[in-house]
Amino acid sequence: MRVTEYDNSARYHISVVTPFATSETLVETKPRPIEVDRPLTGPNERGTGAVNFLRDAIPRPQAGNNSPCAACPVRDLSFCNALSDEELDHLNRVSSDVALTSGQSLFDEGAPADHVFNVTSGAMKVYKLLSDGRRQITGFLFPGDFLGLSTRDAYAYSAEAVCSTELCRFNRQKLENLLKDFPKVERRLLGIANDELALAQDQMLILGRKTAKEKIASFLLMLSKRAEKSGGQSNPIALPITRTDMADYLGLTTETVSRTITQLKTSGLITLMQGNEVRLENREALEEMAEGE
Amino acid sequence: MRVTEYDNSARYHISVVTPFATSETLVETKPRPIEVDRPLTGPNERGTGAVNFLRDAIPRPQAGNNSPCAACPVRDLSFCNALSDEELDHLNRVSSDVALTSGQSLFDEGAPADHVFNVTSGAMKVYKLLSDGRRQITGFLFPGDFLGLSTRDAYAYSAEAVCSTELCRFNRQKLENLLKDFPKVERRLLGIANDELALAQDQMLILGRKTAKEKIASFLLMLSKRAEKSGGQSNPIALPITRTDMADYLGLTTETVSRTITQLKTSGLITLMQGNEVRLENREALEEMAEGE
DNA sequence: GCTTGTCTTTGACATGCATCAAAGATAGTC
DNA sequence: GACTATCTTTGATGCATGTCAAAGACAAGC
Repeated sequence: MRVTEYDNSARYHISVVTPFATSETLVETKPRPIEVDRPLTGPNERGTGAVNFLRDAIPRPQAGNNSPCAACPVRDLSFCNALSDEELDHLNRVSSDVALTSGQSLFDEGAPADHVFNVTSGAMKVYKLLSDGRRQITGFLFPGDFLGLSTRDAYAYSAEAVCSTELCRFNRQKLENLLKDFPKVERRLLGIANDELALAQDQMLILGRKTAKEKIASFLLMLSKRAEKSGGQSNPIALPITRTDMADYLGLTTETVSRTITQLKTSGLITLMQGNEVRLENREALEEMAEGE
Repeated sequence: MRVTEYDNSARYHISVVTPFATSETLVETKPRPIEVDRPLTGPNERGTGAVNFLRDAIPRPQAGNNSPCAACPVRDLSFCNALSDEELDHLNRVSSDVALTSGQSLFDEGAPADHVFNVTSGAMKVYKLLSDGRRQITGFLFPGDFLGLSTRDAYAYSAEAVCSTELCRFNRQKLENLLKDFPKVERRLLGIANDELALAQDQMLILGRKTAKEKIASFLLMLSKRAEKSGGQSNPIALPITRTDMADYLGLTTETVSRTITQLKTSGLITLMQGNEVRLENREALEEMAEGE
């Protein structure tokens, strides 16, 4: 994990935003050096010419300064959008960058919760473990999603990158101090927490009462809706998540996930495509299946 | 459901606080009239002489006025404790009382979310349904717990009384307007939402990855910790919850819940007592069982 | 283009929990 | 105290999903 602290000089914070990493990074299991340091001034060479669908898709107020936050590609998706450009400057002072390769850990359950994070590109998974290794993934996080907030001093779960992922990091103490001056942000965070709570309740229904088929259908639809929400394509959907991770998210085994997906494929509801993409052939039928109708 | 709106005249808001209703109310399935209206002035006759362990157990700043909120028995457990007595007066103006009998519904999933609630006595369950009747209880709520907050305009779940239950009701719109003036409350609500989120994640681990035995052990310990937190006795614990509700909370059937409890009883880990109470005979062993060790 | 490691799929079999059924147990009512 | 309704317990059986095993499929690296 490489971390670059921002000083307060003007520079750009530019990320090549992809909802998921391209397929060749998905099987990456060993750390690979990723350049996250930025030149002190001038445009970032990696950003030039890159297609940034998020920035293209979502209108954003003109950035009034050069702070990395003002140019952040996920600003409109995350809690920071409660702030004006000027106020963002304050936020910027307590933020830094983190880049993770596929499979790399961000923090472990029980570690001191010194930072909170915002996903800017890629995808994260958060999970809890039992002592014998059983794992429950409690959520996948995509660009704009917030991570690490807690009332305790220790993280309540572990977080790991699903693919190459970049995050914006905030010192928790400093951020909390800032919040006192920006109740707008606090209100926004409350909204985010409530949305997450609603998702968690949906997930409980899935885990406790749905069959394998219903679980897989629900999961695919959830990914589709989520991609649409953040400006990506909702069909076909990117599926950078391994069978094992899907299983640990849905309370199943990899074998059952695989068999169930084969069933959906055979019955013509989905098609597995090149590059870990899945096309939903009959969304309505999937919706019905997901709700057990 | 009987509702009494407060006007702003001084009166008392006194509840007989019991963590759970006494056993004779537990099997109550038909509505029974419960007096919730208060006299406009003077002490509430039902409150006189009642033992209120919450008020006894938890120190509270001296109430400076006569608002019902200032005398609320769960004030220190709920979000309202972020406010001074004076500020509570504002809150009081948008609040009213609700009394439910066992099994009575407070609201259904999808209904307009016009109010939020605070449990003052008894216990609630919140749940989601599938179209064929399968049910997932996503949480039990006890005195001091908050209920109904949402970013949507419709409730995301249904809520029903587990036993005779009293709640404090707030008009959502008015409360939200008030929040703008009281960022302290917003911060408190954020903390509450985060705590609930942590609970939801624990529950996902239970639902997705634990065996029936581990689920039951986790549940009993959760009840014990929860009772302790709100000043009740942690052992033996009150268990006003039916096998069916436990099953729908843990993703099991009533039969499996019953068999598993019998197993725990047979192996000497717990004792079922008079009046729906359960004594944990070996908390450490239960903890280990709950964690799958 | 072969090797290697990981991920996915498929098959055979096992089992934890669900389902179906019915007999206690308990509390409320008359 | 008998009647009724609901809740709980127990038994017999079945099935959805887990477990174990091994053969593809795919991508990365040499």
